[in-house]
Amino acid sequence: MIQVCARNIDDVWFGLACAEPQVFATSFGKSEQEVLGNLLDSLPFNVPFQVYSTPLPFAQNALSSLKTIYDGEDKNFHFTLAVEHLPVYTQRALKATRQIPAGYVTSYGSIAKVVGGGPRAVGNVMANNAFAPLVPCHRVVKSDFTLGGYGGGLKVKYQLLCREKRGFTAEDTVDVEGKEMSIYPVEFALKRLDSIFSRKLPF
DNA sequence: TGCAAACCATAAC
DNA sequence: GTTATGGTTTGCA
Repeated sequence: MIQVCARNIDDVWFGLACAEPQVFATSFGKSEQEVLGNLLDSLPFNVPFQVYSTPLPFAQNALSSLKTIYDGEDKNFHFTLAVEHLPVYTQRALKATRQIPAGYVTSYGSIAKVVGGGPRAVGNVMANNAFAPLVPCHRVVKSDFTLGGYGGGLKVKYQLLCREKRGFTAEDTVDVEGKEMSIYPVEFALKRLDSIFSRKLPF
């Protein structure tokens, strides 16, 4: 039985669908309804679930971990994500996305380079990411370092990235299935935005 | 800058 | 099977 629950922390709703020790979906947003809706949309077709008003300890712990990530802190969580029901390509793209450390971003194209397929296919996977912000799809931007899109809204994506500033200055790479994927300081993207909208952001 | 065409996995018909 | 749909990219005027 999958446990579905949501909790408000510092005025943000965080949601989780899990069956200890597996996490089936995560979500966050500004209303409980929005978050629960996202979770239910992400659940595999006909698995039984139950909505809990008071989350069990495992869920409580996972929910506060989401809040930690939301705040831009960089603890290493090792949750087991339930992805078997997803297409293989989707699994690989999500896995690559998980390798992007806080403080860095990469592009849809860079991910495509290591997992195959094309940039738009990667964009599709991000758009359907059932594990935000646990799988940090907010760290994936366009090749010109503008933001691209975000399910929760561009403002949210921008704010998440701002909190993850680490002061890195150089391009780097991470290992994804034996291949090197390029990553870039998040500042590259933030500065790019500043230069385009020297005063006002478009949101 | 702006626009058109190529790109590619999925979901929906 | 086929078509439609993107959180893209690249090239060219």
